[in-house]
Amino acid sequence: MEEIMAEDKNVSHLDLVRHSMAHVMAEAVLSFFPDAKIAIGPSIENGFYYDFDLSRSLTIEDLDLISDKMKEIIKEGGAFEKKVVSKKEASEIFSNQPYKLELIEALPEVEEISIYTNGAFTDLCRGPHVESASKLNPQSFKLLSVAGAYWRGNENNPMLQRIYGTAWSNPKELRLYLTQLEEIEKRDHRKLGKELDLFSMHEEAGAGLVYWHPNGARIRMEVENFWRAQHYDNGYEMVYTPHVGKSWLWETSGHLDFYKEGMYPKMEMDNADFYAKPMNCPFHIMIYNNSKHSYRDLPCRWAELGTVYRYEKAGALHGLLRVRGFTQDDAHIICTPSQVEDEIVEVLRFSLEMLKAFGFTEYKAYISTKPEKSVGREEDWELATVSLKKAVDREGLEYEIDNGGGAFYGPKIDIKIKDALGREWQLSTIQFDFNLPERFKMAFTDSDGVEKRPFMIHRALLGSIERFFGVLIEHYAGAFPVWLSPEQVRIVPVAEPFFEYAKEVEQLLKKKGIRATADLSDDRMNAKIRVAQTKKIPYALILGENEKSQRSVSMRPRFSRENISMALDEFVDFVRKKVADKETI
RNA sequence: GCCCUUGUAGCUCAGGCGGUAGAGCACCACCAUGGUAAGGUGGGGGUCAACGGUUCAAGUCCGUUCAAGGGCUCCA
Repeated sequence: MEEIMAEDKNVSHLDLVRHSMAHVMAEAVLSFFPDAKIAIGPSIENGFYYDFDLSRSLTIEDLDLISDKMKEIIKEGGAFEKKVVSKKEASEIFSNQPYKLELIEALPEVEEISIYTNGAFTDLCRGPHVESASKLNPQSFKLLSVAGAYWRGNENNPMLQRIYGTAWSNPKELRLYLTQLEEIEKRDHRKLGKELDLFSMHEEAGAGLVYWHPNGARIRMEVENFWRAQHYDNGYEMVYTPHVGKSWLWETSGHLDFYKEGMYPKMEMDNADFYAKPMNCPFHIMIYNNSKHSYRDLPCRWAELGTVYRYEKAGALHGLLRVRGFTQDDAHIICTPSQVEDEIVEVLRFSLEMLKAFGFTEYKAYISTKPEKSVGREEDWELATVSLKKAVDREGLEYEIDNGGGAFYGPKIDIKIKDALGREWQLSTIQFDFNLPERFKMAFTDSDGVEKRPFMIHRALLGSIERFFGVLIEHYAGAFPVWLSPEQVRIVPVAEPFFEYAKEVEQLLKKKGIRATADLSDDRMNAKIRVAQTKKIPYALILGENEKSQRSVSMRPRFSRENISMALDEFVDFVRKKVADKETI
């Protein structure tokens, strides 16, 4: 407990430092741009920012100058002096600062308004700050970037210039953070995607559309095969549905009313309008509604790796993480009210099992409950929400509740995982839908002979295959576990006389289902080993006279300088076990 | 969609004040090559993102478009 307190205290001290840094930065900027209009400058995770309205655009060089000026200000070590003023006084002080005036206007009449002065700079601010600039360390901050940001985050407001900085208690922490940034850059899936020849995007063929290269496709196939096998094992059936549907479908589902801006525009054919699907649900419902259902048939659990297309704003696209065409690992569970609870418990358990198989072991759940505007019966919401909470409790997951944060059609659980760098990613989502069953008039005949509306649960475990792939690449830094590696074994003959043995080993491994390639190029063996290492291939097999005569291999794992000799058969078993166990290496 | 930055060979990049392109890696050829992270020599490859403009002359200056990056916004 004490430790946690100490940590909290540390964090809040850092907040003071960061917030104070923002003030120092504003003072520095004002010294270069006396006419600058200042907006807001809070502390944020890892640092701080301040928004400015300036006469010209800032450049990277400006950041250096501003940074130097900040160091001067810190060295002067002026105190942060607080003063309480009336609203009227505040308005006078900031009479030529329109953004500040807007903030002051918005303050309630009774509240006392505090202003802080440091050196030549006075800011409207709730505080608190460090006592004086001398408490700041000129060596433990760094200005990182300049970006556009709307005043108050509203796109109808003027665009301001935001300077981002990072600040820490001491230079060592700063260095640690900067090193971490470098590590994140090294793992960037866009960079690794190129280096390992996994996927590409093509501006001339459309932004946000992914091309899976043979190496990436190998990984995807493994993921999908595993996914299908797991679903059959867990009581799901697979379905396949079309990629386009007539407007009737989207009018009935309501998508044309409330999701049109997220859809690709219509295609006209035979006097009808067709749309590429942004979601799979209506199609699965078509299958359900194809026949009458008894309560005895339920639950239906229908899964599909369904490829959908959604319009994302150009500026929102980001590598594999936000694209315009992607494949959801989708499924819909259609069940009776009495089955809801068990289904939710089961789907959550299944979800965690799936994530675990890919090396994710830390999860956090986010439950979103009924918003003000919603459809569906009160008791259905209640049952659904209680089921979600019970399931989370049963799994012992840490969770947060976003009261009123659900979609209008039903409550949901989102699961976020932590990757190898401790970053959170949202993957799984489990959502109730009280809207579509109603719109499509879905029904089942209950034991009392009465037709009733079934519950529908929409869920994706990996989210989208593209996004999941991006997260996997970064999680493993491109060094995939053996079962996922596009190439599992690279065979390196010591010299040409051993090419025959190398080919023989390659054939044998392939027959055993191991993805192996013999490197028969005319490079020297040193170069071949290097290539195997840089491609992050799990194992390199060095084959020479010793190995040939004994039918053995000399195995060199990636990122290792040591080699292990073993019989060829032994190596086959070794790799097959790694694959079967889904071991990292 | 908005603000800023960027776009030169498959990849990573160089090309002071305009005078129609370079390096390393990769690729191809030849030579060399027997033990754990790059052997040597030579060669091919670019309408300098696209389109339009200024100019005797544009990779270089201007405009538009597309794409990428950093953010904002949005996110059934």
